[in-house]
Amino acid sequence: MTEDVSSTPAARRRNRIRASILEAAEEVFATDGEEGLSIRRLADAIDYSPAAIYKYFGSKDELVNELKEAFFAQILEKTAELEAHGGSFHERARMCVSGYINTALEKPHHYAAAFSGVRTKSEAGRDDFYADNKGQAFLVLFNMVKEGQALGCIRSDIPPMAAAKSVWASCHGIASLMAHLPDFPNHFPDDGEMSREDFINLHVEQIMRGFELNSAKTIESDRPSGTRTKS
Amino acid sequence: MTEDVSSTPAARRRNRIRASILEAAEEVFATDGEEGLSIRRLADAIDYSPAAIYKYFGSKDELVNELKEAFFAQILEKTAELEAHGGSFHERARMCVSGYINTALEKPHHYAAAFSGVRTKSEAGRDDFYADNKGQAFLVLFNMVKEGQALGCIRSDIPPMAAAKSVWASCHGIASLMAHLPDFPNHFPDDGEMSREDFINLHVEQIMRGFELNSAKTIESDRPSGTRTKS
DNA sequence: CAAAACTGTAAACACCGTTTACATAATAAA
DNA sequence: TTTATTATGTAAACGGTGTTTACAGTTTTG
Repeated sequence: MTEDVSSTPAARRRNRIRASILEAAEEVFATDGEEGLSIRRLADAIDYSPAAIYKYFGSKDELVNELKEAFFAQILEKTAELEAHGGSFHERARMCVSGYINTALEKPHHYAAAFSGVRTKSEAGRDDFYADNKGQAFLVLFNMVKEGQALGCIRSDIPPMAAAKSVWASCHGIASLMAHLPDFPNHFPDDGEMSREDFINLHVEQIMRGFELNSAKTIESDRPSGTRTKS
Repeated sequence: MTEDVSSTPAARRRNRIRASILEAAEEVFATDGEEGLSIRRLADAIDYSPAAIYKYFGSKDELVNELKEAFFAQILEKTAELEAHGGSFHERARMCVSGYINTALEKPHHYAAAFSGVRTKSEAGRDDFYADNKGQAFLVLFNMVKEGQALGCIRSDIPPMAAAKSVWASCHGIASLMAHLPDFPNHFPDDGEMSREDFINLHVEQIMRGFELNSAKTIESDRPSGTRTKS
């Protein structure tokens, strides 16, 4: 978006090249994912030697992380935009949640890669989770929950942070499955032939129902209360 | 579990070696994940040459898939066991759902690897999704939903297949996040310090609430009906 | 102008999954 | 039993990966 306005021409040239590397990498990544993107292939695409890339990026991970960050900036932008949109709280909440899912699915390889593998446990408690765009996007959800509770639109007997994380988990679940399986939820003919759009709406509706105000009791009156499931 | 009872001694010896390879691979995989498991390292661990492994497995992917399959056999076994357990429908449903999550989290590397990357779109419509243990485990969930609707314990205005997939997505979401982030939902000191167990229970409760019978209307009476979210 | 900093490269290092050619051992067929 | 066949294991190589090093050329700076 923002054009390149650096102090010295040399710095501008450097930023231009850096951006062109990212651009070429973005294209390969979006098509073939992280394992399809190799430094050599990338170097070949931009007519540089493989070693040259290391003048602009410390490692492949650093380069790929920039791609992921840029992608979550898109998600953040979309969700923040939908949160500020007009309409009732429930309309905005639904839009916000389905917006996260739909934007995530615009680049399946990006989204899948962002949650792949097992992260090493953060050593100090102070991890910079809210520093990146992923954390910021979550905060949009969190604020939505807090607002809904303050307005009295949704139930308030759930800690807002935990509630937001539960919502996030449900959103991530459908996004992750759809990114991983290109034809989910229709990987079988006799499934009922539901479109992705309809299924997302159904899923979002299920999430919203978890926040309905009057806790309608089901037939059986067993609530888990503080009972701990023996592990 | 089942001991090695093959026809000929040579076949038994072969199966024994094959199993020992899988055993060594399982250990490395559980500790360091898929990228930490290399054929050379594996060969070194069992005192064989790297090429020898290809006499027992067609490729690394084939070997790793067996590890994943064995893991989802565990998940299937656990969920099926909990489904058959006593108690009310809601108790069993809760146990079944949280059982999936908890068992998935016993081997984070396995679970994360099973849903990593972007699968190529299945060419023929007839994909063997229900053939593997992953599909079988989903069918447990599906049957649970069908049973609940038949018993009148949960709402019936949702197609059972879609409902089961929504539940699965929510379960997968929390399992995926927890497998990926070893200290989710507590990656920040001021989060409220909720234990994983408590958070799982909260999440499961939210999922269950999506199936409550009397659809309590929220303050605003905007239901999405057939309104399509413009993409 | 000289010195320091930057940009790019070829070659190498240490890995990776996999294949090939070739021995050796075990089994099956004559 | 002897021969033929199959199975098991290996060393070496092929093509690939991310990354580093040593070095040349250029550019900026003091």
